[in-house]
Amino acid sequence: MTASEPSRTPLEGEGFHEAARRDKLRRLVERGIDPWGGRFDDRHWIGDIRARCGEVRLQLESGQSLEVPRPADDQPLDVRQWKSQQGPGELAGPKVRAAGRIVLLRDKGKLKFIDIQDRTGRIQLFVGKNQVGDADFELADLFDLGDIVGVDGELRYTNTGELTIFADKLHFLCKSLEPPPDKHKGLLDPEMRQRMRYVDLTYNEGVLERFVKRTKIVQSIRATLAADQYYEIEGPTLHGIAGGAAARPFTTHHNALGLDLFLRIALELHLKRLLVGGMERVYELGRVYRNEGISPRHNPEFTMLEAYQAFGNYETMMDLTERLIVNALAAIGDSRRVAWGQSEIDFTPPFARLTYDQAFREHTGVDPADAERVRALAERLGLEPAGKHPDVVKSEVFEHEVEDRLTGPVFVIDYPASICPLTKRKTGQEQIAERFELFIEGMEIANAYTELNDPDLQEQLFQTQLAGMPEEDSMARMDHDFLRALRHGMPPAGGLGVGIDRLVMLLTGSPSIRDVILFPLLRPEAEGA
RNA sequence: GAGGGUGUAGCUCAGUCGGUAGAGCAACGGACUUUUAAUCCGUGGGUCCCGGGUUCAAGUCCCGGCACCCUCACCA
Repeated sequence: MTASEPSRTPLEGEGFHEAARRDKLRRLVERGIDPWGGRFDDRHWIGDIRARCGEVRLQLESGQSLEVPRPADDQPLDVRQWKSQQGPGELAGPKVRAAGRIVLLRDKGKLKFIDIQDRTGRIQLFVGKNQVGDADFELADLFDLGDIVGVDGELRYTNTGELTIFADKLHFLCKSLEPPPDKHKGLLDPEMRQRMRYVDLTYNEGVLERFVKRTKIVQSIRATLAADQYYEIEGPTLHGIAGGAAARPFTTHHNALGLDLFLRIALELHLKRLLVGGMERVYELGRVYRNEGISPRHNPEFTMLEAYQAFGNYETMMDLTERLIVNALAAIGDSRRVAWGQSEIDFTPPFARLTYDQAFREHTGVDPADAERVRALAERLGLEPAGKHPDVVKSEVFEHEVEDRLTGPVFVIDYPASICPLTKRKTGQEQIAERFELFIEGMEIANAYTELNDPDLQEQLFQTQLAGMPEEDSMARMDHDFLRALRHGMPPAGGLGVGIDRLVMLLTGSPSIRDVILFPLLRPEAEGA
């Protein structure tokens, strides 16, 4: 808690829901119980309990079950022998210990049914006054939805066939002072789901599962790169010159050095310095910051993978891209097909490959080599091509007319060289750059080059780029140290960038980038909210 | 930045033609030892996003603002 955090006294500023919970908090303390709990060892995870009873059916909404993790302090739980001879409510089951948040509570006289939830699933507790004794039953009277409790008990089935922990002993682990959302609909307001992601994760079905998939995807990417002998590095996020991409940076300032700085917009230029330094295969998987608009596909900070491989080229990186995606998919399930809106994405490799000019012709019906007809098309689309380089006009038409229609997955390869300032030209075809972009469902997922390592050509291309830049982007400057690095000699290399958030969107069937970013940027909450 | 939509109880949502602010869940009190969105009886709970205006009267109509969602632009 920081000093700016809103503070509330128990007597004012709270609703009646919180007042009722604070009253129970007081009564817990009176009973000598710490309402904030403490260490609770040797518990079983609920999903593990269910798995060993053949009941991993809580993660059923996606048709897939999550891998059930086991705690390090796992206790053996042998249900085979027990289950074969038990009828409903008869023989005593194995002893289990579980902990979780209370998500449903049913009072029935001297009986309570309590559903608790941990990160692996939900299970019902049976709390009978005669079974747990008066003290624990009175303790259970002070339970609210949202509290976190632990239980020791016997695992058995109820008369209605529900796998249930029949409590012997209850443990209070944490009081919740805020009322939870609707117990079945959850929290639906998209704004509040983003502001209170903790509530979204706890009470909305599929949210935790989606973010767990994100961590598995990221783990898988690291594993794939490690298997290819890549080194993971951490470059600087504070840049004196925000280079490596065409985007407006955030500005900041270092007080002691009296230095204006930018948050990085790309990882590229420092990774290439490391190729010069002999690291040969390097990547960074990290956050970049772009001071641009917000949309269902854009967040001002997002996660990017950039990987560089000495002695490779863009085809090396195309193969790598395919493996990264196929392995990530395997890490979250065994299907090559993912539902996307009304349709389905088929990730079965190899992905289609199409040259830039082929894609252009196919989706516009215009010959990309016919600059006049391309310009006429741009006019019809309202793109104002007057005074622009023919390749820039072609590129704008491509973005406007072609990208949306590339459902893919499809690698678009061989771009016009003049729009690729960091890319090596094709031998003998100086107007073509060895670049590909991977498009899926109209989104650009990956962008890769055979990296330009000619320092003189690089300097010349930077200069051309800077000359064409509008005033507002004039903070972009020549990165002389990067050029000096190139002059020391960067091995020929392939380089790849992957938008991790967008990849996670596609692999999890999430239509908005805010569904796969835990805390997307929002305006501050209104005063008094 | 432009256009469209939404904003009512803790949550999910109704609210007619401008005429006393509603429901379900949650909360509070009570009954119930195998419930499953438990059920039953009872009670409390509102800055109708904010600020103006019109009107005898505004959740409702008008103007301005704020936040979020969607589309577009910048961008990946």
